[in-house]
Amino acid sequence: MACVPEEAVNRMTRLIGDADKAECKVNKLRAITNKIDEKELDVEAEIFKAMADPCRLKILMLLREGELCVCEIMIGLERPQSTTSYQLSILKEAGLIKERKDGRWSRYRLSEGAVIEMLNLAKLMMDVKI
Amino acid sequence: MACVPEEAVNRMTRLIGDADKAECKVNKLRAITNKIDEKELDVEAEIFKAMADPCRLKILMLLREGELCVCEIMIGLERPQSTTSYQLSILKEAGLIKERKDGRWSRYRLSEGAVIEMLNLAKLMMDVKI
DNA sequence: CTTATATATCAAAATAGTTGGATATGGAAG
DNA sequence: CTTCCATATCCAACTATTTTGATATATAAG
Repeated sequence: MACVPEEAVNRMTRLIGDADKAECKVNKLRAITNKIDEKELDVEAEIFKAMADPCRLKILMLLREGELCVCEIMIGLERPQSTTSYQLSILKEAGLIKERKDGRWSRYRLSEGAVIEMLNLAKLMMDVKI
Repeated sequence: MACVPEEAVNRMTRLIGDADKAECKVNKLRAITNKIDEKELDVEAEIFKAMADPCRLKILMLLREGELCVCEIMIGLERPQSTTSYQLSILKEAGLIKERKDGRWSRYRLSEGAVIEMLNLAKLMMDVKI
């Protein structure tokens, strides 16, 4: 059942008693989500999605050591070339890595900015969890 | 084609010329990935995976305002109850949120720690990208 | 121009994640 | 014990992602 506002107000009224306060609370909750820009949300989700894969995390960790070309990365990953290329394209699309063409090689490096901090935070959270 | 070490060394030799240096470089790359604990990698990927969905990001943003029960979250999200519950279970499993049972209500809040910084970093990266 | 090599792209199969209605569970109130 | 309500779980349809061999593209060298 979709959550139409009327239902929401009824539900909230049962939860907190007073109907006026309930409507106010519903509006407040809706306001929080309504002011969120869906486009920005998608871009943020895309960034997390790109990091949400063990294979791609490995690539990012390899690139912490410096710029590498595809064949070096595939050696580090122990994956076929097509897989490596595909994963790199996801990371690039999300803005996490940058590409530099150099003759027949494509050299990849971490983007400037928050990628490394992100990895560090995840490690922190992982340590808390384990 | 799987990337067996011999192939890797040949490939690397073509890349940098000297066969001994090539083997050394292959070993260095392999060493970086071999010392990565696959289990930790999976946990980190799970954390990013949990954040890699617009609907779940919305939940996290709602919870920045404070503790909420499921029915409040579903009102904010404008999604059915089963969906809301499912998404909350993913976030909880990843350790991003905590649950507190209170009578027939389940109240959820952000975990202490790095969740908010993570959201802030993503926003930063998103801003750079757009 | 031909060949070799590095990388990207394609296509199809396999796998994984999401959604929401239906149903189960469990607490609170009567 | 029965009823009501909040939440969780189940299930099946749907959608998205991943994988990899095969193929295309592009650059460099002969």
